[in-house]
Amino acid sequence: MKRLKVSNNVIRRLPRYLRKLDELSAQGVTRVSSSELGKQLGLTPSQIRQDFSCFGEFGQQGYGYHVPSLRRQVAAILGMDRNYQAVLIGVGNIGHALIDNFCFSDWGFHLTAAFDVKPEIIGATFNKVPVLSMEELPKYLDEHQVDIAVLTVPKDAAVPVTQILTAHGVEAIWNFTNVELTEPNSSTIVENVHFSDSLLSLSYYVSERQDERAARAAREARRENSSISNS
Amino acid sequence: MKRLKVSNNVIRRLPRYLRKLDELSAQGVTRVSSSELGKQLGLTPSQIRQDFSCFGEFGQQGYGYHVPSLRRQVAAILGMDRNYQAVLIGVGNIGHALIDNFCFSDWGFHLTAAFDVKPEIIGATFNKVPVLSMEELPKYLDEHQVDIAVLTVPKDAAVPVTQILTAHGVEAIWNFTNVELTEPNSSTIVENVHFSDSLLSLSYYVSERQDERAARAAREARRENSSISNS
DNA sequence: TAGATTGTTAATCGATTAACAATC
DNA sequence: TAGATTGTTAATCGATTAACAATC
Repeated sequence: MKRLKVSNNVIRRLPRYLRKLDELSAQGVTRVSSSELGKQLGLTPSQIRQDFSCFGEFGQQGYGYHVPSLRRQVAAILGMDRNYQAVLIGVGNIGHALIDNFCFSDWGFHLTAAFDVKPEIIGATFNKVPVLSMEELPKYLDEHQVDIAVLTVPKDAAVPVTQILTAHGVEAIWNFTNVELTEPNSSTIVENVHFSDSLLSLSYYVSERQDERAARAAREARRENSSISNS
Repeated sequence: MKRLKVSNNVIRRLPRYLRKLDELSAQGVTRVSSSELGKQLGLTPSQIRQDFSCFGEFGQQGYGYHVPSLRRQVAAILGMDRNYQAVLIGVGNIGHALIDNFCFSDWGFHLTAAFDVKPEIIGATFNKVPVLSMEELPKYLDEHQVDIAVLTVPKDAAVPVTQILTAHGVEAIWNFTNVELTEPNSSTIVENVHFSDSLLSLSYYVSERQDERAARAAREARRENSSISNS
């Protein structure tokens, strides 16, 4: 597979393509053109063709794209068929929710174990995932292939746990703590899920709309006023 | 406050600025220059000054920025002092985790109520937030100011619940379902938290590194080989 | 064959970076 | 005052869009 100078923006669009292709599949659609896909995703046909062309030639002139095979290609690009092994650290509310509800296998991942410090849940099994003691973590990492760690520990534990993970060969972290783990000289791949960043963006957009509305109302009030004084 | 043609990229950086400023405050730092801030966030000083200049003049020549007042400005830009009212729909695992652990008030939000269909939790109160019946939702929305809805319902309920919300004046949704709610003609503001998109991006980066490593190994093996045949 | 639609090259647009006068 | 650092204008870079020959 081609894999050259792919921009971050392209990479962030790939999962959206995947989701849309799954949706089309579910509707029984087997064929789609870049212009139809663009319309449904709010992107231009050009952009969609450019994006795919980073990785190869998946379409056919005069026909478009075959939904199932394009889906397979996108899944392969994302690494969904590489059977990555994951562990989860910190079985609090969010950790527990992920174990129970997030279907790792749908995305090509296998969650093999969870770790926590609370004695009352160590030894338990949630959704077929065993909860082990944090003390066993280094040994576990040494003895098993672990490709990514899901980090759902409390704030203060984020950095020390990350040190254990990287010291024992984990190179990728899916970070749910609100702590910025990305260190300048580290080679660890960190993907952040910052709830608060997301909420604050939403807050910005809501505020922007409020302000626009207020500005419009003020303009209209002024116009109203002047038309009264003119009459 | 100025608010002109602000690009999406800028808006997404604002919460990061806020987080870094809070960190500096906690360390007792009261003064910071754009170059120091840039170094710590992996951005250029130019970009940081450009970003802030969208909203006003917050610094001082020869000095830099006063951390507490810049923090206040960024918070105001994000709308954190507008006291937005929120409700949460769907008290499953993720919804419950958010109610218990996500500190809405830290970000200027007030979570006033949660809604669910499960009789066994209706009437309960989690972390001071009452759980009401889904049937009460329309009436509640009519009688209270609700600025945003946190959507943590199962997949199938996402669209019908969204229709109730928009029909009763909710204009912004923080969407935790894996369903694309953004409709072309809708004016609702939707902010998505797509766990799977995030995980798949991570998966891409891990795959990319794997591939690079394999390519390097292959190159070295070839070189090794040729040097043997040359000796 | 004619119509449709791709992959790719060129043109445009927007975002980031650099430079610098203003000034604390 | 001299040094530091801003806010802003201009230059550069990269990403998106448009155009079109190739071809199913």
